[in-house]
Amino acid sequence: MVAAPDPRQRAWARFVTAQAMLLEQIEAAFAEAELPSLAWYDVLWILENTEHGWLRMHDLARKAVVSRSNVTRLVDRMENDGLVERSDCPLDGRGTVCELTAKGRALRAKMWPVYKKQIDTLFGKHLEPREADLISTAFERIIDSSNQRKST
Amino acid sequence: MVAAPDPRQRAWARFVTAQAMLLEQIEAAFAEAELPSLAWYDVLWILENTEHGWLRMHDLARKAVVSRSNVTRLVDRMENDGLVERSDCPLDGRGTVCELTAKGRALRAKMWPVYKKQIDTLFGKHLEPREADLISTAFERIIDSSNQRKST
DNA sequence: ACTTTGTTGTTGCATTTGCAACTAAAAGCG
DNA sequence: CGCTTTTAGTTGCAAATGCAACAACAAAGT
Repeated sequence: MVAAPDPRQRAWARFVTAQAMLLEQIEAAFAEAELPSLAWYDVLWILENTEHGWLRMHDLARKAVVSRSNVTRLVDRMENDGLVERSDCPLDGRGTVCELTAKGRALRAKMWPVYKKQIDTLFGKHLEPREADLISTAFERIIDSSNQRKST
Repeated sequence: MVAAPDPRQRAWARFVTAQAMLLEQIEAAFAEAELPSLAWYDVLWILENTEHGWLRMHDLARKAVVSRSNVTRLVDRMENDGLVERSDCPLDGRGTVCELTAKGRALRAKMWPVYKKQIDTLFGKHLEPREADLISTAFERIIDSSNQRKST
């Protein structure tokens, strides 16, 4: 990698590279522990942190930042494993709601220590709390702006 | 998204979400301009910023942070489009070197303004130079540590 | 009411991607 | 030298992913 002249472009380049490298290692750690992929974890975590414990497919797709078709197959596989359950949305005849099962909850709890260990050693370890806060707020601005772009 | 208690874990969560959202929009911008994907850009950029203008497949894979098999097919497709050229490595009978062609160089130049515009509006715009520098150095530490892990 | 427009979720299809197995060649070692 | 082990690149196969098209329903406009 050659250093880009502009500090923001350099930050971008490292942002992308770092994430690719870390995700690779995190996936490897999950596989090593014979656990599902990060995509599954994300879905489980999103559902668990939802007010009513369920979410419509479309909202799940947006929160997980994947395409609708992808979330359909993702939920297909997870439902097949008994981690989530689909049911018709009572308020909207088109809708389908996806709900976490006890088994799904248990799997997420089992995956978290593995995930946490990777986050800590690969990422958190190299950041002062002050830096972590700065990164948090900066990326929050970026995410918010991106979300606004969508509603436009 | 629920705010994680630990600042580093929150930073991680936003790091992942932000990148997924931005990559999605960048890919959309390339597609809109009828240009290849970011993966191709990365390969072109890496080759262009190499001392001799070429790289061995294995090193290309490491720099682009993709699997060896993936880089094989990636280069297959790009070679098919005349953007790169393969040749045997003179120093190592197993090796293959991948070299950028003039056409590949031209394509990268054509893709850059599209990419730059997205980086600026989606990412750089929301960062002070000071913050960009902090992110650069922080992620550099993370990348270096990850690379060391590999050589161990 | 009814026609038009938009939204939701799923599917067919093509593309991308990784893992494991393989071949060929280098490197290490007695 | 021979023999084993490691490394480089490719391939078969399976899994994941996105786009475009579709059906079902909702919402909006007249």
